[in-house]
Amino acid sequence: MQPTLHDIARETNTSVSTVSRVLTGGASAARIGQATRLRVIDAAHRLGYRPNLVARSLRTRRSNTVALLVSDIANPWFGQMASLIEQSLRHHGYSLMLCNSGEDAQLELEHLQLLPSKGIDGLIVVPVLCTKNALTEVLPADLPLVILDRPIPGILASVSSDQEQAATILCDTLQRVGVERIAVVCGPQHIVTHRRRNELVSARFDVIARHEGPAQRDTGRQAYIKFLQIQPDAIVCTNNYLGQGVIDALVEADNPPTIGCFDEIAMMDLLPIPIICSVQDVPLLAESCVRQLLPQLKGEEIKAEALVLPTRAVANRHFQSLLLARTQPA
Amino acid sequence: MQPTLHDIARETNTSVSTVSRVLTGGASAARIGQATRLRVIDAAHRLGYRPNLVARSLRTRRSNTVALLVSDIANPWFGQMASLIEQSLRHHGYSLMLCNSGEDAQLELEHLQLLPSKGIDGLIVVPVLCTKNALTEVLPADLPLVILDRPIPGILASVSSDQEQAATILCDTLQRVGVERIAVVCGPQHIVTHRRRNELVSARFDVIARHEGPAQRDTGRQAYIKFLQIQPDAIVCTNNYLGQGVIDALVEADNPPTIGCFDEIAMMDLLPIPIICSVQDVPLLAESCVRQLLPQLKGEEIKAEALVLPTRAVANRHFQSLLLARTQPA
DNA sequence: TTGTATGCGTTATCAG
DNA sequence: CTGATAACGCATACAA
Repeated sequence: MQPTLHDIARETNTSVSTVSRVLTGGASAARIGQATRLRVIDAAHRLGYRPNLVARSLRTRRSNTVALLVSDIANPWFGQMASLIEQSLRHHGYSLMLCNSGEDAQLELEHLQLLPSKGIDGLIVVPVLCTKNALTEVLPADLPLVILDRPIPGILASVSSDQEQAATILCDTLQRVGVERIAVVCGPQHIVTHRRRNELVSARFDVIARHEGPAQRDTGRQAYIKFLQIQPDAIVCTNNYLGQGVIDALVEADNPPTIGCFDEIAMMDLLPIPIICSVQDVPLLAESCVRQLLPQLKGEEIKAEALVLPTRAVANRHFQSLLLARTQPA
Repeated sequence: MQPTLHDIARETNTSVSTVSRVLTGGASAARIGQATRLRVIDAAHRLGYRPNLVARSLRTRRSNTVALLVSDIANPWFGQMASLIEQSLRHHGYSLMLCNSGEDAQLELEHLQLLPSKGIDGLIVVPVLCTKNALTEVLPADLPLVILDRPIPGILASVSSDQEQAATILCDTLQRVGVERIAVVCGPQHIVTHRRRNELVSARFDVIARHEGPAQRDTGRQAYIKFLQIQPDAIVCTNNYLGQGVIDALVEADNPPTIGCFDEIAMMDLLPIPIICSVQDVPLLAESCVRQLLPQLKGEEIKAEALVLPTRAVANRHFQSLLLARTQPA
């Protein structure tokens, strides 16, 4: 059984409050006699005292913990994001509680219902399905909240990338190499990023085929098989996971299409196909996210503006040579 | 302010204990008058009551939460693992609290110190540096614990892959294509998987160069640059992240080496270099992990055997044609 | 400078 | 069947 303040008090012939004051070590710790203080500290050390954070949290209504609810922790993009957010929060004295909704709306709801009663100080969420109403209904109004990656109309504290700009640079670059007819593989349309990317790209090209499914590698694989007959100039994927799936299935192709993808494709320079990605600035997203949350945690009623960050286009070698061949026709 | 049992009691002209009994809805709920029960349930619904899990946890000493402390959540391998463990635990009525040590021993220690006092029921940890002594010192003896991926001598509840077998199939396959002189890029030697893989591979081949560093992509990149002059037959990487880094840097190579890698390399069939991987069964690891934890959570004193699972070799197309050329010399 | 008393929201024990 | 009452471990207002 873990020792409590009570044990230390008994051990040192003091009272619980004295021990508490010494050990929480704030302003009140200074007002404690040097002798007793040392005695308490020593005893705490000897007994291996660790404050019961549950009790403390119940009493103070603070836990120095913020939860991050991501939509799919198996997706490396969110893994990187989580890692960066955790680091940033830690430097500000908060620890992160990472949760996963697995792109499942039902599960997301359960998490949103449960998390506030777990005594978190704040919440960052990558929403799957929830609207502003759903959120405000299930979440305490005073819970510090930041929406990440998938902005929700009416919620100001949010950080995301500029999908319009992302699609524009992606499409522009694709057009520069002569792409006209494309196939699109996209994630679920109820997710704003997938829907928006799909819409924006569809407005720019002649979409001769489309495949929609869960934002998993397998969806990409299936899509490619479906596209096999059609011979599109390019396949555009609404996220990295789908892109990976398409490329995975591409092995047999003798005349592989160009790949346009939102977010990064790993090792793409070595892949023998033209790839152009519109990549988000993950570290900046993470940092901005924390920056939006902190003032809320401190109770400052700063009206956070919904933050929308630019993306940049990254082409692999094969795509670059395509570009070169276009701009400098022999 | 969230409504409490007290509020509902007042609203329904009952007592806190009655409300509690109704709402926890176990055996004691049955022994409550139908009338008052409905009244209570209705009021709870109306007021939007949510049990305060912190208070409950303090009182019952149970939280139905287990923590998973991974060494690097940015590594997709752990992301997938975390996702699977979360699913499995959820089906058994537990929710997962995911934490990250970022391969940092100091941070790991802090987590290990803090987590138990956060009221978790159990802990799964991918250890970075901690020994059995370090663990037993900082963790309550009665905390259900499972070691994942990196077994610690003396701790029985652990699940990992058979490094010896993994190295054997990797080396065997490499030798079948005539590899003799290799370069090794490995993660920190204080991590048992990296150390062991390095040792085992080194015992089988003539290692003409070695590069050690953090298990990050960048280490792989740097390693390749360092190896540029030496022209090894193959480069062996002690995990997927390092492998990705090496491949990333491989672009300029006119005569690229074979890659041998522990864990999976995404999209490897399309990569124009021979790759052979020794991949672990992640779903099985995850499930086994939970299976080791559950009896501990239920207080059953089942002596868990340290579980060691086999891996399998997966070669990409290029590697397969190398094999073919060897076995069927024209 | 220190101790006493109270309460955070729940559950559990014990009466009635 | 139901209601007081006492913890769980900690922090703090109030006394001393």
